[in-house]
Amino acid sequence: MPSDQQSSQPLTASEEAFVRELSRVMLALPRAVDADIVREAGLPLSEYTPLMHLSEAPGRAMRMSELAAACNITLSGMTRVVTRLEKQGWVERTKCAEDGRGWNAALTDAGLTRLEQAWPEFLASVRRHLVDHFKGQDLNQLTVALRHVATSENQPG
Amino acid sequence: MPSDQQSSQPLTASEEAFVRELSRVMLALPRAVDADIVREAGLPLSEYTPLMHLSEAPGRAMRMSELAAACNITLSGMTRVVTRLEKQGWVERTKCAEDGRGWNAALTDAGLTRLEQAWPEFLASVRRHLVDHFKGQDLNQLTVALRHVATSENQPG
DNA sequence: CGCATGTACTTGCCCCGTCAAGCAACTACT
DNA sequence: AGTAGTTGCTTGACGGGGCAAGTACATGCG
Repeated sequence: MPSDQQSSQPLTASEEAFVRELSRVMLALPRAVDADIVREAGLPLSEYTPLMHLSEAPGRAMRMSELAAACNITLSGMTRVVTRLEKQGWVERTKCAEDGRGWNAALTDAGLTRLEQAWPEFLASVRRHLVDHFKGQDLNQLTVALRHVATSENQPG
Repeated sequence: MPSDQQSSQPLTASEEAFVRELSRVMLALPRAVDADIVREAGLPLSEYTPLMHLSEAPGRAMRMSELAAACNITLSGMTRVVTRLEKQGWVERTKCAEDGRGWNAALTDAGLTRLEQAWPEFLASVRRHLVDHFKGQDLNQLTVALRHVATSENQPG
């Protein structure tokens, strides 16, 4: 690989267009989906996402740090989200048995109900805004590429 | 198309994986690129982007609302960004000749220089984090899909 | 055992961007 | 021309999330 030489070449027209369109989507899509589920289900994406992950976890509970990682926000951000969720009664904090420093965020029955109410609108919104536009495409191939993107970002360059 | 029936079907496994991986990328990628150019060039993405658009505009100037639209943020958000840029001397506000209510944000020479300093790192970062992972893919097809996503988001549903 | 180092979470401070409201200037209608 | 309504931008209040520092517990090493 002719390393550095190559990274200072401008992007091709196709690459450029791709980058710009993706930038646009990265800003607009979350806002659109968030607006939909806030309007239709009264639950912002920032709260929907952790509820979803919790509902899939064994025992409907996860350590704070796991949950933060799953939702791709920092632990400190997750502290605040869980505080909000706890106030509304969707989640409870329980001390972690194996590690005195750790806490589990556990989904309550009320939280699960709330999630189930919001789920159809979330699904519809994601279909409408995103999935439907990728009909003829090889999603698996795309997903692999995205996975590489997501993992490469951990080591800054 | 069997419309509504379909939108309440759960996603297929491929769709689900795609949505989740994209969500991850949408959060992580901007942070990664931002961190890179802040570290290497001292310019956050939120300021790089408007400078870039201005540099490409005729006369290196754009109306506030155009610039906001180009950067996919609200006009009020752009007011604040431009205020920051102005303080640093990269941009000047000039009254719009044709419309007394309007203002142009104009890139200064210093701003252009600043942008040119940051550009290589931006380019390298975008290549490293994003473009390089899409080597064998049909970017044009992808870009078209993304464009549909971006435009569909304007009409909420 | 006792101290140094490391890890899990929380909190304070701050940046960024949104929304709603306000102001100025343009447009249309009479 | 005068007034009503609209548009372009700014401002105030606010929420979300990041980073760095603080706290509480855990672990390793003398």
